[in-house]
Amino acid sequence: MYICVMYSSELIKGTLKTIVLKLLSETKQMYGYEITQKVKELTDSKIVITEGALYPLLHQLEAEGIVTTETVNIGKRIRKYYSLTQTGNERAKEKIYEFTDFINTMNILLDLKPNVRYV
Amino acid sequence: MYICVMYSSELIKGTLKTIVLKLLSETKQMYGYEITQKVKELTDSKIVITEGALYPLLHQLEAEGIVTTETVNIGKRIRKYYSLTQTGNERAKEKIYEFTDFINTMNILLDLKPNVRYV
DNA sequence: ACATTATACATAATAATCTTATGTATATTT
DNA sequence: AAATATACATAAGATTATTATGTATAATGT
Repeated sequence: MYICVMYSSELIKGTLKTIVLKLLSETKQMYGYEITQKVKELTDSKIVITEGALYPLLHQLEAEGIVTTETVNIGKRIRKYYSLTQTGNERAKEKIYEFTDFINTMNILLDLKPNVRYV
Repeated sequence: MYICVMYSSELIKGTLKTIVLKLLSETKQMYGYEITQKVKELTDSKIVITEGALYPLLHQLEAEGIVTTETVNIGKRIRKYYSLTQTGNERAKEKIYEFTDFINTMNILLDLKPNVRYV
């Protein structure tokens, strides 16, 4: 899923969907490459999404009706924009909430404080 | 790795090693079944470790010199105690620190505040 | 006394998810 | 002109967990 400079890959597995849904819930429309760059930028290259992980996920999300796509021509290149459906918006909220709760549980397990609030 | 009542399994993948190392760094000696019960108790059954995930991991950790074992007879049953080696202790600290840092990165990505401190 | 649940280990088949590699092609920067 | 960045896609292989199965003893409930 990622080439991780900083984190062992095993640690980050399973968070890609949450990350993508979160970004799409903030920025109505994004294309794949843009998502990889945004994550890299926001995490200071600590999390780098690979295409081999991202594109199959995006296709899966589309097949599940969580996102819709719009293909745009940029010069002679194509760009495929993804945006959340209504179902996708709900899914995004659920996923983010779930992750927040998970962090809190892990904080208890690992004695880390304080807990994260869902804002 | 887990039967998760609460979290989607994908989310939790990769945290088992961190959890096990943390528990072992606090409670010098633990046996497999004990670890499963402790995690269940501490997380209110939100994370339930399955044996199919735990035992192979413990064997792997032993093969890597991160833990040593001591088999004890309890009546006619056996109990296999695991404890961290010196290398294991360092590994545990690393893993916990890595996870803390990971949570902070994810908080930035997901706009969750405040960040977790490593204590 | 008998059945069920809990304790306690272990492994193998399958599934899910990610990494790595590969492929194609255009645009921009050095 | 070459190298890097943009932009998509997929397939082989690795990793890690789930589910199922197996063995066996101890304790509890009825």
